[in-house]
Amino acid sequence: MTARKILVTAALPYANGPIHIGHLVEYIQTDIWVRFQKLRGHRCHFFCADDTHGTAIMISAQKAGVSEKEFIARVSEEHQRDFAGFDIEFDNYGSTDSDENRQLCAEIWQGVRDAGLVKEKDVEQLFDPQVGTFLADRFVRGTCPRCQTPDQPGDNCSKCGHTYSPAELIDPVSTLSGVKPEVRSAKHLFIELEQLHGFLDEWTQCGDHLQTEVANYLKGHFLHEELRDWDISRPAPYFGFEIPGFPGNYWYVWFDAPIGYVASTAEWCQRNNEKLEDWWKSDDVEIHHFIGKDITYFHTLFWPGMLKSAGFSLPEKVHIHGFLTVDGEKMSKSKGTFVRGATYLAHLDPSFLRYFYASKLGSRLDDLDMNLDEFVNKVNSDLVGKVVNLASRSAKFVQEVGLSKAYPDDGGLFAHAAKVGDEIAEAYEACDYNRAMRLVMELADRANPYVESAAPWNLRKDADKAQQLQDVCTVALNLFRQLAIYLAPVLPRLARQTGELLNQPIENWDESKTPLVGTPVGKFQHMLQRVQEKDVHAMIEDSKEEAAAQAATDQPGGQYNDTDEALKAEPLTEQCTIDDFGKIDLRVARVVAAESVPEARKLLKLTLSLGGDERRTVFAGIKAAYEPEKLVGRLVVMVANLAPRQMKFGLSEGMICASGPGGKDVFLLDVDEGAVPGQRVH
RNA sequence: CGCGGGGUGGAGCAGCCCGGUAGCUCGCGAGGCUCAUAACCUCGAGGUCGCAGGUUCGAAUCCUGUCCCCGCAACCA
Repeated sequence: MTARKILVTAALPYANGPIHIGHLVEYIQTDIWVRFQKLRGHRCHFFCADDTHGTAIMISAQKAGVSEKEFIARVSEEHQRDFAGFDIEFDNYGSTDSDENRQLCAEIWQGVRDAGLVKEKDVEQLFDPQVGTFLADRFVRGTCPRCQTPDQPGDNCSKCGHTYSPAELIDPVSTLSGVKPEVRSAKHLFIELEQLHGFLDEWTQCGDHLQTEVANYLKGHFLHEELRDWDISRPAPYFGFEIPGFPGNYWYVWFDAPIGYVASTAEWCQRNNEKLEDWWKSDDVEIHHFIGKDITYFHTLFWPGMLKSAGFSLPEKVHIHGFLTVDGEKMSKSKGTFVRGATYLAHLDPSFLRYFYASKLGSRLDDLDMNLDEFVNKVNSDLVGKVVNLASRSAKFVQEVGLSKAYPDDGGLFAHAAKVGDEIAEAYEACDYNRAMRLVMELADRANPYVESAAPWNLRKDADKAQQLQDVCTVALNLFRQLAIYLAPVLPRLARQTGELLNQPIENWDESKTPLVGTPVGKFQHMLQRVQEKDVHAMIEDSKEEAAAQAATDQPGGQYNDTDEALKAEPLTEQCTIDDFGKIDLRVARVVAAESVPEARKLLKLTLSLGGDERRTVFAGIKAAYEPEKLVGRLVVMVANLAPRQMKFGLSEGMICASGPGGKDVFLLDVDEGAVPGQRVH
């Protein structure tokens, strides 16, 4: 096999917050691919960097009370620590705020200008006079100009779907300061992407550069009509690079971000005496980008356009993946499923997440669901129960004698697994990791019965069968080693431990084709600890606390941007007297039982205790918002003197207090600690 | 009619492109083993492949319609 030259990138994480398990889908996916290619003997390098520019970072730095430079330096350190913790190994990790990047931006910019793609236009944009900055779309909210729905984002209406520019919003409000932004006009620079339409048609639709669904998406969304000009300049103040020859204006963050891939490569080249042209302007290099589906547009239209115009190599393939959901839903801070990398590492082994993702990832952009029960289950039974178990049930029998001098007859197991290795390699190459993992586990499922029937634990009882015992363990350990090699891209630690156990480091994929014989065997020690369910729970709880703490520190700025939506939906009622209020007997009550009413769409049947023997049955319309089990034990506020009402499913003897429009958005009233059931609410 | 993906035994998925009476992992039940991190092995139960039509000798697989779920909708992987 001739060694390929492969350059791989993962999307640059924005230096505005910590790495979480959603990000890690991408970095783990990419790292596995890179490790696989390296193991296959190719010249493969993995480059990444922090994406450091833009308004959001300016704002965050201001909030943190430090300079942008200092802010991004801190975040970068944190990011790199997290990545290292998950065994994600970059050949270089840079920053888009580097000199290399500035130079490369200028070079590519020149290329784009020379190609005649740049033009100047006036743009009306909203400006926040209090904060002193122009506002990106997502920092503006207001009333939809078409359907009049209040509190809509700056780019399109979530109610009627109408798209507009922020300046068209009725009563716009800056989400940064809460003030009404001004409309200001400024000159912006645009890239006329339409000039590259023919090229992009060709590039996206032919040659397997993209997954088919992505190619279709681009065709249906953008390429079927004239491509819009791309606004790539931002007026000061902006944290980024000032555009040469256009003082007071900066490249939009999405112009300089992907160039960060090249800049990061440049840093590596300098350290390793390589030429940048050999990696970015050479036909014999394959460039592979791994990204999430949200940034498809930038990487499949703008980026190839920029590269093409400036004479750089085009990507061989852009691999696009879906998002992470946890237990079937979007990651949620309040549910504790928005787990930061660092929080994960405080509780769980990174190998587990790497394996779990690998076992779920395919080559398409489906979302990946992390069901927490499945996570525990799968990792324990596959990795500990099947794979590592092979070593742990055989290694100690041959600690003194090592592996046999010649590889014994194993009924074709090793040869079969060696052959399947080709299929596994194909699956890795195609990013079909779940298939690769399935194949590996099938092999493990063949190996364990072998050990079972050979019963080394019986052989060792008979001194005459010493050779047979050694042979059986030689087979078991070789089958184990094959698996460790196949899993090495996913589980580098396991590969290293296997190398140590058998005194032969794992360095190349093809080592799976030849059995290891005659080497000493080290003392076996556990390679992986099982996942405990309680650790997963602790991680989720920690995440909830972090989210709550974060929310608390976000508040003190005095920037509460509560909307008046709720108030408009349900206007204030007429005044009442204290006597009127006194008629309503609100009490603290404890939920002592809760069950779903199967025939009812919205109802939960709750049994509330007012202390002592006082019990009330209440039917509450909160089925969509609360799980009955989770309500048991908590304190709620109830209307205790409401006339009982006969309902279809039984007698309801009160009401519990909650706010919200209904459906999933129902929020029960809580009482502070110290309250006890039966107390009246005044 | 915005776009895309999906609905297959309790859970997660493969199979669908290239039609021929359904497969994997986990879970569950029974038994076995005791070397191994309550790990391992054997056997078994469990599915009208969302629904309705159509094409065909024959459809999970092709076509049409329909219901439901999820994601995305240019600066959050």
